[in-house]
Amino acid sequence: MSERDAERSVSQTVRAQLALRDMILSGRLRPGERISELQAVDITGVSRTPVRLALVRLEDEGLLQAIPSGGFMVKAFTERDILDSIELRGTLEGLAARFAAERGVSARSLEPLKECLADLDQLVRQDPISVEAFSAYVTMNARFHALLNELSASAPLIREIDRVSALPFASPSAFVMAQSALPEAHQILLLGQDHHRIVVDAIENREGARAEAVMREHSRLAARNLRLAIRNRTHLELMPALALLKSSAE
Amino acid sequence: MSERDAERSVSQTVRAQLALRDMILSGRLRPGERISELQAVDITGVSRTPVRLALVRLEDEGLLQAIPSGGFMVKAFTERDILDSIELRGTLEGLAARFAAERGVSARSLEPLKECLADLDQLVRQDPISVEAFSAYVTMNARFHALLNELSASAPLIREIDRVSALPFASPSAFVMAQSALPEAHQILLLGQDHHRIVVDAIENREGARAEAVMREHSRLAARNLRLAIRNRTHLELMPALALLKSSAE
DNA sequence: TGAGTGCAGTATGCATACAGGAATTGCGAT
DNA sequence: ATCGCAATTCCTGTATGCATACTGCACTCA
Repeated sequence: MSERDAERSVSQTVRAQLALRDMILSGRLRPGERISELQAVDITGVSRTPVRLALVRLEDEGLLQAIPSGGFMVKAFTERDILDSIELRGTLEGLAARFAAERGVSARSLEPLKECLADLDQLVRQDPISVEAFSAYVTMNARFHALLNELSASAPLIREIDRVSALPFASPSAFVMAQSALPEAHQILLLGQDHHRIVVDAIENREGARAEAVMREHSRLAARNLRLAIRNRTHLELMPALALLKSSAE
Repeated sequence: MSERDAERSVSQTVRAQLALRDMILSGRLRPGERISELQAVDITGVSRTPVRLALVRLEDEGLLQAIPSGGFMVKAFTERDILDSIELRGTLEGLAARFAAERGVSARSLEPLKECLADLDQLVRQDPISVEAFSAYVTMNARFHALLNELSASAPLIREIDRVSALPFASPSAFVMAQSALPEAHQILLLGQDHHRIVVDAIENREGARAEAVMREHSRLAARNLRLAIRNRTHLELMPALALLKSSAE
């Protein structure tokens, strides 16, 4: 009953969007493959109108690409695209950190961020780190980044960061789980956490350039994780986003 | 006849999108105002389905805002939002210039950019500059920025730049025309052109940091123009984008 | 007089029917 | 056997009808 309610509580459009996104990210729809509206209707079980809206939204999200003659296909990404998207996110988060530092934030509004930082500290202090702790880290890490972005107090910037982070391989937590399978795991986590500490410190002391630089560097940890994981061929199933890779080297 | 053909050649959705965008930018639809689908149907003359698609696309473009209970309203921007969007564009264009510089571009692919630079030189050499020349400058300037962005050879980055520049007040040429009415006009144009020259030089010499920094600074000319024009209350009609300002101080 | 409730008008979300067009397939001719 | 043309089939774009949810206003009761 509650399931039926939950099904009814969201619009058909959103439901279709979720279902299609899941199909794409899980690799059941391959990059370059055309998605016909009727096919999408079969998959999602809703009619063409909301399906169409969902397709437009997914295009805009960057998962689909419009075909000139009409319709959509699953977008394919190169490894370079992914690395660029990560650098892009780092640049935007760097800008957010700089805004926060230069414009100044009240001690009051910095409080949640510091709490989050302390929670993360608790998690990374473990050695070895349990899988549950990794999972908790992903959640807390996402929260840290969200709080940080909000400190920029810039709606247009936050909007763009959210947009870029929506790409499954560009989000701050995209490759953290993959990282859990690497031997370097703990060390990388500690480095990332040090970045977190530095950016908070920089914002507090209104060091804009430092805040910006460290967030840029921070994003490059994700790039590092990605390269390591691909090279090691370890636990590719922990990175569903890679289903979108062009000549999928799975 | 050709007009009718032109009308038929584009989809109803696109036509509706253009008509609505025009209404918004011209200020005939005021910020905060709700746009009902039926109203949009009256305005555009197409049926509700394409109108709906157009509204979704405009939301995504940033001109409209979804109302939680359904429907859309015209988005309102603060002066801060506009300045942040300009800084955002500068940051992204800076990243593009850095990519171009660091990764290196062939002499062959740098050629069109240099030609464009020379054309712009021709235009700014005039003193005083005719209105026609200003208009030509806007076109050529847009071309210069587009070519520059392409040199980054990064599809994800170009995508984001295009997206940010789609906001009427964030595009590289947004306030150039307004600038034409300012006494400082010529000087600012010369400064901008010098930035153009420097970025080409930096890319050629693979000076990534310099290329990035100058493009960031370049965008701040737009911010300067905006502030000047608003303060002087001069030719606000040359900046249709300002119709979106929150407490419109017209 | 103010607040709350009920009703009516209206807007949105969804489904489906229809028309125009693109791509593919099959057939025929060279 | 291959190439070209034509026909068919499927797909997208558009319009419209219907149901539901929301909003605003008026009336009533405290």
